[in-house]
Amino acid sequence: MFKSLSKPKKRLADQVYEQLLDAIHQGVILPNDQIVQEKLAEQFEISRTPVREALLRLEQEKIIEVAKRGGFKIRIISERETEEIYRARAAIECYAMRMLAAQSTPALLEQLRHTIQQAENLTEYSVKAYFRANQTIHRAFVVATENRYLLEMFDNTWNRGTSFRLFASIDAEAMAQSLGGHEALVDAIASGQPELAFQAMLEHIDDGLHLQQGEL
Amino acid sequence: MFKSLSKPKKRLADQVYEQLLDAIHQGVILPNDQIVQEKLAEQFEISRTPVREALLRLEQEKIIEVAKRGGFKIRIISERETEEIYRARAAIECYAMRMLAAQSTPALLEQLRHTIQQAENLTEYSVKAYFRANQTIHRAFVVATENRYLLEMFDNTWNRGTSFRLFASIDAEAMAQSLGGHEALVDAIASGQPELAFQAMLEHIDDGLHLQQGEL
DNA sequence: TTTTTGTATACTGTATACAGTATCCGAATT
DNA sequence: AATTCGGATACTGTATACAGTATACAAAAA
Repeated sequence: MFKSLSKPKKRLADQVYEQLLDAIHQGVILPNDQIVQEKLAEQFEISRTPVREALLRLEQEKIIEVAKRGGFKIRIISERETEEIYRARAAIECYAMRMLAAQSTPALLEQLRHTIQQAENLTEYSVKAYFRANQTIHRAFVVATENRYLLEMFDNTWNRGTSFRLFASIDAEAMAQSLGGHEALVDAIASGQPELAFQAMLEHIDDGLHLQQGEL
Repeated sequence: MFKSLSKPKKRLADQVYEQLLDAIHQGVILPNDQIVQEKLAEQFEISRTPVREALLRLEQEKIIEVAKRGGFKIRIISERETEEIYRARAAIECYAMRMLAAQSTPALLEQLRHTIQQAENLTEYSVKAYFRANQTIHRAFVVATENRYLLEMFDNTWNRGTSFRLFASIDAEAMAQSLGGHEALVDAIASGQPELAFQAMLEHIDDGLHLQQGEL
């Protein structure tokens, strides 16, 4: 009869967290920008407390770090670290592939193919758009395992590699080619052979790393 | 000449976090216990703010959750979830095994064997002691990869589901036997065959799951 | 010029205050 | 006896206040 009046009951801190993460991903906040609690609080028109809680979380996730004058700034990821991230990704995503190959069903394959086609249909040709599509597709594999821990690790890992997604100057053609390689992953799952599926994803991820490192 | 006076510069929130996590692992705080900010603040003899920050982090890590009267309580993990945790562990630790097998050196093997022997040499024969030894050993494999992201995922995963409480009902003999199986993992690494190392760890972890589920 | 030193400034971290909301409980009602 | 209802209670979430510390900068000393 009546509309529910109960609020989504979301903490301000969580909303701030999401907005800040987005701002970092979108390049609204840049490395070397000084991130200050009071400044943000003013912009959000709230007190410092929830802002602080959001920043604390971002710091804990190693996305930002304490800066010179006390404030925070975006943490820059070294090349060495980027490689570590890619290995972590491999651990998660390749294992997911194994799981999927071991319990492959036509419905699963269909769904994955659908997601891929949907995501590959870019409306805009930018590095940003490429990353978004790529992430959507890769995430779909992990989602399909129905394992919330794997998914959480996936999200955490992907949220971190932020700096490079903005500055990477990837050749458009190479980008499109890499994006097109995802169907083959589904084929690997369809084979029903875990080790084959594993290897397919491993090579795909390594390709991505090389792509980013400009070692075409 | 003089002793440094600079404090370890640790936030109270972090110290509270550590102590609470420990209390949960040790069974000092039990499920259904009501966890209240003000109560804790009083016990720690600090204000509510840092306590709140620590609780927020524990909640974010899904270790605690909001309880009835507003406070928090330990989150209980379903059997389904336990399995998911074990799959997540497998993803991390089995991949680590692969990496180690691919770059195995005598020094590495030596170090792992040393850690294992050290840890197996229990000073106390309790479930808690077995649990700790087991964790130390498994962690050593991940540490050896020198990948901080893998290690972080390992720690997060273990902090959550693998509270010793879950092992409370496990037969001591079975546990001792499981503890002895770790040398074989090093042998698998020594073989230099990634897939073999992978499989060895996978089976070992699955054994652990069955042990915990009482399906001996 | 370079180095030292004092002081202002920009921040954080912690404490405290306050308002709001879900739960509980006991008395009133059926 | 079961249900409803009002108020007390137990908490949280957010705002504010305050003290402390690292940096920056300008003036003094070398």
